[in-house]
Amino acid sequence: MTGVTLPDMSSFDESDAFESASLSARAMAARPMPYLNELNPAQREAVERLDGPVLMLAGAGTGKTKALTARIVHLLNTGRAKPNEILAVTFTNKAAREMKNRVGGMLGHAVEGVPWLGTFHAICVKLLRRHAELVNLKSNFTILDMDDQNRLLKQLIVANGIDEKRWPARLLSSLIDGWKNKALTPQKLPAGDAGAFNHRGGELYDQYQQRLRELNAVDFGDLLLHMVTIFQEHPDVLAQYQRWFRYILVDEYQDTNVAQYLWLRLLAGGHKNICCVGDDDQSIYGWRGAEVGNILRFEKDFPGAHVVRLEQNYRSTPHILAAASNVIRGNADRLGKTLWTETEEGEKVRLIGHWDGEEEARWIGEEIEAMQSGTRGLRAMSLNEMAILVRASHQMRAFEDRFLTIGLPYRVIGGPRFYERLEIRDAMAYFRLVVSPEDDLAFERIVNTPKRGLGNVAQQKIQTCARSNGVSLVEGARILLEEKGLGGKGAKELALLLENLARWRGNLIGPQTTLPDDDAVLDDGPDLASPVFDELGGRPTPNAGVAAVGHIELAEIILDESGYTTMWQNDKTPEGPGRLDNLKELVKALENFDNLQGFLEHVSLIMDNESDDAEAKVTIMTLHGAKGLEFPAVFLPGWEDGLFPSQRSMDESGLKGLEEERRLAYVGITRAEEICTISFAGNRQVYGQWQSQMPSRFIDELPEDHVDILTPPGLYGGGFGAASRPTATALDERVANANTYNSPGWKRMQARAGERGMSQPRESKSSVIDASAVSSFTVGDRVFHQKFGYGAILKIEGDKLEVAFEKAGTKNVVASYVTGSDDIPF
DNA sequence: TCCCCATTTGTTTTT
DNA sequence: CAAATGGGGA
Repeated sequence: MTGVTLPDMSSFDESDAFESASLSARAMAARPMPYLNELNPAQREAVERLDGPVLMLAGAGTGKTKALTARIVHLLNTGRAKPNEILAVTFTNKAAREMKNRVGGMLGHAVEGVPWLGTFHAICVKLLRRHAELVNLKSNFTILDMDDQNRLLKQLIVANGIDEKRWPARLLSSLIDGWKNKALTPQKLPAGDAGAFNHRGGELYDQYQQRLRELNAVDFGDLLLHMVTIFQEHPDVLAQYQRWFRYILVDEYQDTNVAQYLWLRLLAGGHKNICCVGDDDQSIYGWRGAEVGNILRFEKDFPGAHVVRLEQNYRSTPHILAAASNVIRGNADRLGKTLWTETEEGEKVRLIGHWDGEEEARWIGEEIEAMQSGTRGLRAMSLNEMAILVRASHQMRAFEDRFLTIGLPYRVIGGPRFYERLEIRDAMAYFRLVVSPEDDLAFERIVNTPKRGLGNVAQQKIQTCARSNGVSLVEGARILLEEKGLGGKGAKELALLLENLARWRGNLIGPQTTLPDDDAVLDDGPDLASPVFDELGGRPTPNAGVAAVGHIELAEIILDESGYTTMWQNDKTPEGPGRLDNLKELVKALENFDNLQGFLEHVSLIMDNESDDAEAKVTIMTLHGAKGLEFPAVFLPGWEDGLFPSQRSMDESGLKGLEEERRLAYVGITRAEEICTISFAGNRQVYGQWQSQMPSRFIDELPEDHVDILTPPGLYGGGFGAASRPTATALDERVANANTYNSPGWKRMQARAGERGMSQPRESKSSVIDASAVSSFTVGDRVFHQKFGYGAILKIEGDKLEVAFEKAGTKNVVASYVTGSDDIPF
């Protein structure tokens, strides 16, 4: 069925399949190794100690990526491993991409690349496709995103007669994610956990896993969970991979969760050639199940582990480094590192307070423009060299608004993602359904989009029919039509849809839902490493010539014939045109793939949207998103208690949460190379309400000697008091108490906030009548309503009024929507 | 069945 | 203040 035959895994071990690679590896052994000379002693040690367990403790900016990359190159150059015998795990796809490029660059010649370099998830997909049957899945399983996951859970909750209001699907979904992060299958779930979610958690989890199996689908957590299960229950399979992956490298080890940890430990169990790189101070994914403990106990897990510390920082100025170090020392339980640098003094960290968030955005905008033109007295910087790092994505809007009005080019990373947009998800659902007709979730999503007269009732019928026949919804719909269980417009439209789906499917190229018998889809031929396909899944399709239409045309046809494009063309909301543009972009993105299947897989895993356009732009992103990146100039706005550190984090995880927030602060500061500007605002709009804000307790932890307090005219607030600076010991004490509310800076700010009357409720349209006014209504009052006009109150029930309108008749309205007619202006 | 608008809800962070 | 949801009217 497939044209290309590649060696499968079993032949791999002993085989000649990669003879050519092996030859070139040997040939490489003789090559000079100039990259070694560019490393400092610690880095060099981490690179050259190839065998046995190695833990590289690499502080921020100490060149860990360089070391990691050099290590891969060294493994290849010394002939120690062939490219495909190296397993390298990164945290993000972006990091994987970068490392691939750097390996190529360092080798100085074209290589086929390191095929097993990717995120845990990407690698697990490849593995799981091979062994899907061991966990009762088919190799062409679909990967659900969170939206699908939630909808599925919602269905289950409702089916179990649980009130979805009180027990929302989102909660269950996060519980299940948590369990999966800990590698807990429903069977292994401790009784305490199973009792969560109104005593039904374990049960629902079990049902959910079962349902996923029926749908031949997995969610994100399953990718790892299933592989761990497979490794645990099939020693032969595990042994095969232990032999295959002779060297293992792991980046961002501090962010691995239990499942990932188990996965690694199993794989490295044989040879123990594992090198983990991480920085406990940069562990910021605890909320996602990451266990800092993994890095802390590495030496116990791998006795005789060699620990290398990278402490020379090449990124930031001493001031920036000092600020970061002083903040992070407030955390207990650190492995402890002493970062040092030889770079020049540079600017102190700058701290500034503002009246409100708007002013903060305005000031930063001006500052960016000044820095861009060099009027700051510093070198002129490109916008590409500047970034604004926020705690939560909703903070981005203020900057977008401001930059839009002043025409400052910016790029948002990690905002609302392309593939999460409604129209893209709809389009993708069509594609999914064409690729796998059994994808019930996709079917549900698009049966009635665009409107086909198939509402709740009709859909219910399809569901019932499918269920009673034990088939997919598409098939169920077909049977339903056959049995004439549906009439009218809906029936006709449904028939047309099914017909279309079948026809589109006929035009599909590439491997379809039938299983590839020789694993050609999964294996890694050289092309997997080509730039176009470097993520995964986008493998050139064998026998591509068979089909009449290319997949790009097919996609266009699908969107066209389904009426989906038309639907948006007829849409009169302002978003319409933008949505059509997005659809065009989606089709364009297909160009990088050879078939729809590959594309769908890509999308399900690659959630970072790269937009590397030529124009220089300021980057706006979250602190989490900034990990691993660096910028000459960094702005850190919103350092206010409750926002950063986030109230929720502290409420939910207490001191642990606060410490994670502090690490986030550390990550933020250490992103800066030359200039780091921290700011806070005294007032901020939260949920549309004005709230007065306290400066972040982290501000009190900044070392005064390394901080410049900027005081532009009209500035409100201003950080710590100059005279009453806490000494280092006082600081230690405060930190130990984990309570900075007593610091001088704190009190000072509080006093200022009060005296300036910082919280000033603002009038808003919807509060023309507030709660007190509501009670002032009396039956018989004449009132005015925006839509219905004038009327008289017939009845009052709490805040609900029954009003007889003169033109619109009698309506029930909420009191806040009407005005007493006396209050009406003009 | 669909559309509109009133009402509720939510904001960390993401592979 | 949004976006998402849900109820009522056409």
